[in-house]
Amino acid sequence: MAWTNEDVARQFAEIVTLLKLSGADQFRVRAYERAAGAIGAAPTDLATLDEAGIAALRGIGASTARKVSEYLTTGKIAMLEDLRGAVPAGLVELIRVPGLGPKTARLLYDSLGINSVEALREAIETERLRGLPGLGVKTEANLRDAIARVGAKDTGRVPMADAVAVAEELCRRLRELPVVEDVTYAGSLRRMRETIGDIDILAASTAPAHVHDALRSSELVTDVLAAGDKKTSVIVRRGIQADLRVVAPEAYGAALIYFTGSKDHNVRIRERAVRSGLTLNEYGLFDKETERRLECRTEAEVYEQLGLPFIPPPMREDTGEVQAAVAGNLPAVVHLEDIRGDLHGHSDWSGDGKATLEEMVAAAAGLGYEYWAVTDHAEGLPMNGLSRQQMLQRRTAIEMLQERYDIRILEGAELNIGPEGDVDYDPQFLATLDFCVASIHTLMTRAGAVQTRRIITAMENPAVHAIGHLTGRKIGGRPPYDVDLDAILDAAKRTGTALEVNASPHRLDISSDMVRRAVEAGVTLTISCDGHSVGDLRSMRYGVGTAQRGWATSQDVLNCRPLDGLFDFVAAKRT
DNA sequence: GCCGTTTTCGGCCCGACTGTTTTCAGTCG
Repeated sequence: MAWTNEDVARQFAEIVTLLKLSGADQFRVRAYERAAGAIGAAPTDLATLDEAGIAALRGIGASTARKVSEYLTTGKIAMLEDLRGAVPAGLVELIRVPGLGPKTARLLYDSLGINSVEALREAIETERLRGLPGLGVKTEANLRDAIARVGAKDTGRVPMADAVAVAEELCRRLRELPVVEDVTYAGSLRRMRETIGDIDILAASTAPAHVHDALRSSELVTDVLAAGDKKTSVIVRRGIQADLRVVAPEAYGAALIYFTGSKDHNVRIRERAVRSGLTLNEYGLFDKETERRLECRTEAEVYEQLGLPFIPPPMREDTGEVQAAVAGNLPAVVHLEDIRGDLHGHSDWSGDGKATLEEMVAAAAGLGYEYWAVTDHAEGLPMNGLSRQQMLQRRTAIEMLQERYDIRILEGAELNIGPEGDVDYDPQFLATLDFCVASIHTLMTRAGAVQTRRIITAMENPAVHAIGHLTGRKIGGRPPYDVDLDAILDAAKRTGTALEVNASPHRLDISSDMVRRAVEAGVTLTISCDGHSVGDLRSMRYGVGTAQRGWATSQDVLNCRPLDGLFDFVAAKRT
C-alpha cells in the first residue's frame, strides 16, 4: 500500500528537519529532502522492492536505500534515533513559527535555553531577547505577532475550493487597473493541488508600484507581511496569505513558470538550463556567457528553448515529468476540450438537487457536451431517493425533453452500495437504464476491508458502470475510508467497471495519486461533476486537473469517448 | 547525500524581502 511510502517519507522528513537544526551541510539536507520527496511520490510500494530497486529510484542512492531497508525490516532508522537524541525536541516546535528558522532557533536555545513556543513568548515578554546578536526590536515584535498567528490556527492549508474564489476575486480587481496587461493566479492553485498553502498572483505591467499599491490598499487585505518593489505578501479574508509578483510583460512566460512551480519542478528545469549554458529565473532565460536574454514571452517558448514540450501545470510536481519530457514520453494528458459529456449529475427529482431537469440539461448543452447522464439518487437513500414509480415518471419527462434538445440525455441513477455491496431496484429494471454510478452513502465509518468488499461486490453487478467518490472523503472535512486500492483496481479491470474522478473541488475523489495508479493499472476512469446545481457543472476543470496530475490521457477517460464508444463500454459490462 | 551526452569528484537553482547590518545572514518560496 502507498501507506508504506507515506510512512517512510515521514521518517525522512523528520530527518530533514533535525538535520537543519543540527546545522548540517545544506547540500546534504537538500539530498535528504529530495529523497523524502522521491519516496512519497514513488509509484510502487517500497515494501515490494529490494534495496537495489529502491536505490534505482531517482534521488535515492545507496545510503538512503540502506536506511529505507533498515526501517522496513526493523521499524527504526538508527541515524534518526541518534538525531532525536541529539536535537532538543522543543526546537522542532520553534521553527513552526513563521519567520523563525533553524539558525535562530538554535541561537535561542543555546544562549537562553528557549525550548518551546511558550518559553519564547515568555522571553519576549521579559525582554530577554534584546542584546542577542542579529535580533533587534523589530524581530522581537515580528516574533510576537507570528506566535499570535500560530495561536490563531490559521497557518494550515485550505481546501482549493475555498482559495479559488478569493484568488479569482483578487485577479478580477487587479485586471481592472489600466496599467495591468495580464494577471493570473499561479502556484499550487494553478497546479490544482487539492489544498492550498497560499495564493500566488502574477501580473504583467510596466508600472509595478501602482499594482502593488492597489493590492496593499485593497479592503480584502487584513494584514501586509512584506512590501517590496517586486513582491507583496498580504493576508486576505479567511486568513489566507496572498503573494503578488509584478513583472515586465516580456518576462511574463518565465515568471509564470517560476511562480507556478512546483519548486522542485523549477529546480529540475533550471538544472537543465545550466547544463545548456543558460540560466533561468523569473525574468527570463539568459545565456550565461553573454548574459543575453533569449526571446521567449510565453511558457511554451521557455520550455521550447530548453528542448522540452509544454508541460501542463498540474504535472509540474517533479514526479518524473521532466525526465519523461526529455525522453519524449510525456503523456498527452486529457484536456477540458476532450470531455464529451458528464456521467454523474442530479436534478430536483431527487431531494437534494437544486435545479430542474431541464435547467441541468440546458446547462450541459450550453457547455457543448454530446451527452449528460441524470443520475438521481436511488430508492435506498432515505429522504432523497426515487422510487421505481418516480423513476418511470422521470423517464417520461426525459423523453419529452429529449425532443427539444440535441444533447443526448442518458437515463441513469446513483445507486447506493448497501451493507453487503447490494444495490437498489431489481436487475430487470436496472437493465433498462443507460448508465449507473454506484456509491457508498451509508455505514461510512466501517473499516477499510469492509468498504473494499462492499465496493468490489457492487462492481461485480452488471448494472454498475462506475463507482462514485470511491473513498468518501471531503477535503478539509471527512477523511477517506482506507480502501485497498490494489484490490479495487484489480476488480475494476476484471469487471469492466470505471472509477470516477469526482470533480467537485470539495471531493476530488479519487485523488490524483490514485488516478496515477489507476492509469498504470489500465483502469478506465470517468470525470464527472456530481452536479446538484447548474453552477456545479463548471467544476469539470477541477476533475480534469486532478486527472492531469495523475497523468491520465483521453484514452483513459470514458466520457472522452463519443456516445457509441460509451455504449460499447456499457454493453461490455452487461455481458 | 546524489549524480554525470563535458565529470566517479566536485559541484549542487535562483532571487526577494527583512532586519541588522557598513556588506550580509536568515528566511522564504
